[in-house]
Amino acid sequence: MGRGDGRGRTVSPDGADDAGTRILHVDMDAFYAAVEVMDDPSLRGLPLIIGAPDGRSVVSSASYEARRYGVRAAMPVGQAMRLCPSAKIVMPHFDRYQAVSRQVMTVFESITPLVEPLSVDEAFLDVQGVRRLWGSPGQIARLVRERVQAEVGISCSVGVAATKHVAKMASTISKPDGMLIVAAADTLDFLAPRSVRAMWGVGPKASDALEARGIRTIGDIRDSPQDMLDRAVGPALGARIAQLARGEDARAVETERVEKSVGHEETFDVDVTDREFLRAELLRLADRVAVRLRKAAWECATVAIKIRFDDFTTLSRSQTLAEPTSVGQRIGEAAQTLYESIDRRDPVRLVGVRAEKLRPAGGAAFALWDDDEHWRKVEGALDDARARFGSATITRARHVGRGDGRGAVRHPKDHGLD
DNA sequence: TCTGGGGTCCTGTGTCGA
DNA sequence: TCTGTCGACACAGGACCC
Repeated sequence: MGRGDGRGRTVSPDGADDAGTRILHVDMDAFYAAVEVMDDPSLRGLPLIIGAPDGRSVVSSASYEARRYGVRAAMPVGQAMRLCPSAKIVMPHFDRYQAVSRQVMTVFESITPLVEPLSVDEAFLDVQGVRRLWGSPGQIARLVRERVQAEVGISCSVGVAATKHVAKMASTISKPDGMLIVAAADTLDFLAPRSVRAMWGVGPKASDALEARGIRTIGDIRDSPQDMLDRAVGPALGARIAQLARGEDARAVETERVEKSVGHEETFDVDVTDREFLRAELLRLADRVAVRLRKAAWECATVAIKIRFDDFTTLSRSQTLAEPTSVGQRIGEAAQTLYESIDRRDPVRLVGVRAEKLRPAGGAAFALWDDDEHWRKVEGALDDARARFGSATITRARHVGRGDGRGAVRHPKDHGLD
């Protein structure tokens, strides 16, 4: 495993044992701040707060110099400025972060095809199949770090482990600019002393509920009866954390993701009571949602709205449409109808519109399969479909699912072609 | 101190049809 | 015909992640 390096992080020495590992979790260090420094080197070494300086914004990212003052992501910018008055506030440039993220992902994909982006600044890599090409997982982790630094110009931290969960915990501990290898045989010793809060999926509420029962470390979770965990955090999370605490995590690195919803929301500079204005905002947000749906060739079957009042209470309403749609006007009208069902007249600070239950556009009759194995299983059904519709109508939709294995069977009528 | 915006997943409750 | 049960589904709210 690793050792403390005197800077509050834990790093593995050269040649550390990586037996039984295959998963890398790569996490960019203070990514937004690093991109801003790369684009404007005069910012190097300064405490940086990435966020809009207006009244209601929160910190998107902060440089490590600012973090020393207690500045954290998601903190109101005003509070961050009080903690670190010398910090420089930098407006975020999300398009630029996306572009740099693509560069980084390209580096990953040149090393292994099994890359699962988790967000703009982190990804899982499965390197089991490329060991003959690049070496052991520990050697590949070093290669990743060197190449991201050399080819993109920013630093990253890497966790190497047998499972996703442990790899992610390891990269967090190794930050910034470090790497930590947890050999499979060391997994339980690595997990046992760590706080329950360090586990993926355990936030403030769940950790409070666990700690109220004296469960403070991952080792405590392992030693606790399942029914106690279930009572504390519910059966689903209870079962999951029990497995993770035992080092069990069978999740594979998934190279593609299916989006399940698309939404936009907006917090106003000043709370709003004008209902006509709010109706117009819902329509505008619905239009933005619809544009994204059409770009991706999706329709939504359900429309949901979110209203947050001045006291921060938040209501949501949703409605399943008679017909799926990607038309902004239809989504907007549904959003307005949902809004009219809310009687409360208090000032509103946020409205949001979300499209849910997404499906391929034009697909009145379609079927989806998760992977190649299932795809092959339905070959018989496909033959039937070909006989009914003609072979030209049988499509295996691209970008519809994980890998290229999720397909759709449609009739040309559904595309208005018949 | 005063809480963004993009999402996913889980839980509880109510409804409806077999 | 009436009633109870159960599963599926829709909906609302909330926790969590980056």
